[in-house]
Amino acid sequence: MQMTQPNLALKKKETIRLPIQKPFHFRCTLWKPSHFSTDLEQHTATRTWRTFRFGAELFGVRFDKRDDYLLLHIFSKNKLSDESRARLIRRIETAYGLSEDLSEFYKAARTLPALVRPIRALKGMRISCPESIFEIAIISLLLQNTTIQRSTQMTRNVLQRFGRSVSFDGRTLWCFPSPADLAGVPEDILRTECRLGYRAKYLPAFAQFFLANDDDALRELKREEVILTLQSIKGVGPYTAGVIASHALRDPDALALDVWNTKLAGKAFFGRENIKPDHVRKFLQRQVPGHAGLALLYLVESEYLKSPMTTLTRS
DNA sequence: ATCCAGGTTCACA
DNA sequence: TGTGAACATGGA
Repeated sequence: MQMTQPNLALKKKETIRLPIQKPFHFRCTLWKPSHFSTDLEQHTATRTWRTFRFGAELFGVRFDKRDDYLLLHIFSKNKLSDESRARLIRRIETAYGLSEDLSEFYKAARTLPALVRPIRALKGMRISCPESIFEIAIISLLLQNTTIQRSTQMTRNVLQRFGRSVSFDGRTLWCFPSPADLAGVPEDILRTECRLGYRAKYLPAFAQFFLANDDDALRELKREEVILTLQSIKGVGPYTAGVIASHALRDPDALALDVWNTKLAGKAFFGRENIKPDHVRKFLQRQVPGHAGLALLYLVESEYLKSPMTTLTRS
């Protein structure tokens, strides 16, 4: 089992410009008002710092807002090989949907009055998921049946115990542990040291699964097949699978309905809170076919923008 | 104290 | 297919 490692200093290696499809809402694409704080990333009004991991390779990236492109400063221990550079760029382009065209969604959403204001406020916002499937699965697991406060606390415990602390560009952030880092960890340690409660028994199985199933290989599979495969993992139900489908795999029609989203959607679309998740799903998939998940995303983020889960840092 | 939180599993109709 | 209890932990 891995012990806590000392902080790793990453050095600036490259500066890259990535093209973006406009309109592009920088702030609410790289930072989501509804996401809880993790110390995997940090944000100001016009910048984002974020860590990425590929196997044993760790990266820190600073994103700067520009009008016509995204400016990246890439930090790592070693010089980037062509392969690792390509992989990192591919991850970033996918994570933030840099080249996605949202015009079809905006057209389809005109049938929903409740979306007029959210779209006006957030035009150009994309789905964001810098996490790997393994990472987002764990984050979803830690959101299950508990308060955000405890999700935040459990995440911090896991990162402090098994993650890797890195410094770059004057920031110190955590890198997520790899499947290998968590695969051999006894359930008991996760209970007593990370305070994961009953979730402790699921996490080692997650790690085993993603140790055997590479992220890229999973993305090759057909969507329904991935979701079905993932749901066979104990601890992955409709919500977690929905998060993976809609965020990590960027299915614009997939929905992850938790009690909060469902309430919000109920109020916005039906004028009352006690609506069944399935009702919301069917309604949105009928109203904005092919874009149900995006519709929910715009509604939810515009609501959280009024009182974000995390505040932007000053500088 | 007692309840229950941004789900999921398992048992039993 | 559908419903309901149990699940760990910690804050209200």
